[in-house]
Amino acid sequence: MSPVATCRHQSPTLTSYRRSFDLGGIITSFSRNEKIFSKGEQAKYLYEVESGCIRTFDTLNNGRRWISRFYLPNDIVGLDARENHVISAEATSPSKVRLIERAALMSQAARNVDVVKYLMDITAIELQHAQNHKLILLKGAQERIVDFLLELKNREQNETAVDLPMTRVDIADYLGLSIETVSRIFTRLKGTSAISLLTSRRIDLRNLPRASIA
Amino acid sequence: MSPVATCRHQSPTLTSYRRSFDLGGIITSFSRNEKIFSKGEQAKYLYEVESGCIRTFDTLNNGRRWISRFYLPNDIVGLDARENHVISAEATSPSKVRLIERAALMSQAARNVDVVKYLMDITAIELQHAQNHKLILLKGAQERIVDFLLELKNREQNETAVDLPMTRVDIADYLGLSIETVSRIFTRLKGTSAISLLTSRRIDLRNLPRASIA
DNA sequence: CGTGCAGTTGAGCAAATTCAACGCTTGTGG
DNA sequence: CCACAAGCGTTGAATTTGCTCAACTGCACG
Repeated sequence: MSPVATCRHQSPTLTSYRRSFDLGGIITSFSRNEKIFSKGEQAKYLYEVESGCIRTFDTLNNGRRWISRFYLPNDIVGLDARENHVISAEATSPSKVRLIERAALMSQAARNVDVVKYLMDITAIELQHAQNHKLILLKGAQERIVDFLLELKNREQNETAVDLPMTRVDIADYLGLSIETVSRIFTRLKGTSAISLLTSRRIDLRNLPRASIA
Repeated sequence: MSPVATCRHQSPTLTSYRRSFDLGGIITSFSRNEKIFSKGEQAKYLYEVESGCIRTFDTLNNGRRWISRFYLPNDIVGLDARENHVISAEATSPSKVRLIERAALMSQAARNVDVVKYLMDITAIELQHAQNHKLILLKGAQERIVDFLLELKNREQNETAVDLPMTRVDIADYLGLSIETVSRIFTRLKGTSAISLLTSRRIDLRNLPRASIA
């Protein structure tokens, strides 16, 4: 296919969902790189991120790791599981996570249609996110990174800079690029003043939208 | 990242779901390339494929079309929608489709937990499919096509050949490749006897699994 | 003060794209 | 019935993109 270099960013409006009822659950802390659940395990919980960042990932037969998605505060992890997890999850940075029992959730759904609607909706959002991610993977390297940064920025609306709660390796494995390419694109964007690196983990995006259109 | 050229196929066991209750709905016929629904429209139905093949797709700002997924008999189209469709759908070949009213479905779900479970499950399967598709997009061109062919073969288990109910352009837009590359890979696979083209739309896959491991 | 991890940069290379031309099939109208 | 156009598919040559391999820097932590 064509690295869709000229394609503008499509704002996906992947809003977080505000629910009107209580799902209960207990909060647990995880340190950087700590395992939350593993592929194959029985899926007992849904996990709501309170703070920090979670990555879900799988390891390919060639040993390469592939990151399915980063989950930020208010995101729900584990919707892709039916009986068992099909993917693993770890914290990319120190994180607090609310563990919600799936069984309790299902019985609550049996009594309250709002819960059904809620579950359907957040799963549909998860699905839309996956589709958006597929779309990103069709683009060229620079656009992947721009889209990624803008997606992060969407989460912290009124900030002009974003924190990257993950390493370059994580970003590479999420975007399907080599770390070298990720690094080079950052440098290139810096060169065109599209971004500026306050630190290697905090990036000012003031001029990025303009650059992404050019 | 690396086109994961050495990576073996991961059998995804994306089984179709057998439900034990009746969702009703009426069957409608669509001819090749006929529109089923468009992005932005209100999502009134879920669509169950009875025969033929449906593609869901979106058009990028650069005009290029991008196919999200092909739906074959027993697949359900439209699970990614909440209020409105976020994607368009067309028949890639003459198809029969069962239209299931979403509103009726929700009220049925309110009375029957099995329906809730069913909806959650088919949506989770849809999500797993999307993740599998993402994974395919990380691989090299030949592996994408091999995976695609094997995925089709999964649907017609006891056949040694599969029909392609879509054009090369469709395949290219689904796999994120150019049509030329798709064509070349077919030729290459033919050259190594991994496949043989009975017609350009019907392919014998007898030797493909072996080839995909090599 | 070394060791390891994260990140950056450079040179050569492999893969897939683009541009372009051409063959085959199918359907349509004279 | 034939001729021609249109769509689908294939093939070739040049180019671009991003990967691999490799070296090197800065930083944090023991």
